[in-house]
Amino acid sequence: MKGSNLGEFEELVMLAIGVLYPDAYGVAIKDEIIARAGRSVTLSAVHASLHRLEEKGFLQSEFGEASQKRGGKRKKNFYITAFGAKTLEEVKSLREQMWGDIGKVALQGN
Amino acid sequence: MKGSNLGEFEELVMLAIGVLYPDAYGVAIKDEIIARAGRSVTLSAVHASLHRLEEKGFLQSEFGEASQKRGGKRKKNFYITAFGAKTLEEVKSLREQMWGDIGKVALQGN
DNA sequence: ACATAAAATTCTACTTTGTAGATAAAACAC
DNA sequence: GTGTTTTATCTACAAAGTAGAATTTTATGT
Repeated sequence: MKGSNLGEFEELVMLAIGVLYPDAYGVAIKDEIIARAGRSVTLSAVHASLHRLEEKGFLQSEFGEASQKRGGKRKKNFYITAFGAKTLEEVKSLREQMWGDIGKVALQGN
Repeated sequence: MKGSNLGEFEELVMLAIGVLYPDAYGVAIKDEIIARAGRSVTLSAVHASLHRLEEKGFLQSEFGEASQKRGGKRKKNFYITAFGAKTLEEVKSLREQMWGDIGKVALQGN
């Protein structure tokens, strides 16, 4: 009974899009996540995620103009929808509340 | 090449354990998440997650004492390990940084 | 124009997480 | 013992995460 939830990586992708706005496309998103999270990410992982996020209505996309660079396909730029922003803020708020209710001792495990 | 990452639901479970410390066991965790996130959660979903989190070293567990004049199996109480706490704080910090770099406009999509 | 290289997206296949429902175990009351 | 309550475990499948290969589109050199 789900498909309305935001996976861990999906959330990272959304945040990267927010940071890169309005120039968020596959490669840039991949590089942004690698730089920020310091973890290896493949382009196909990002694209699979982007596709699912768009299907769920969290994102929207449009092809950009042909660039002045060496060659290559047109970039597909992604934007966060109002629904996506709302969802993103909800999970943020939930975590903040929970963190606020966590005592120091709870994190001192061995 | 992974098994060292924290899934979306897994993170929620960890936070709930932090909040409930030192009385975090299956049922209580399930109820805490339902109350906080307002989403339906089954006990088996929580236990599957707990099991995986323990395997990954994020959690530790021990069976509680019996005889609280109650009935039922002994509770299995979960605690966050130092490694788990570190991981939890890392993802928190990463998201905070990204949120800090997101412009207002980026979230005003249609 | 044609061949080649570059930049990007899409496809295919597999692993790990997420989810639900059914089953089993342990403690209590009688 | 039998039955009831509370909890954990098992089985099976769907969704999200991941990697590598293949494909498409655009630009440049000749």
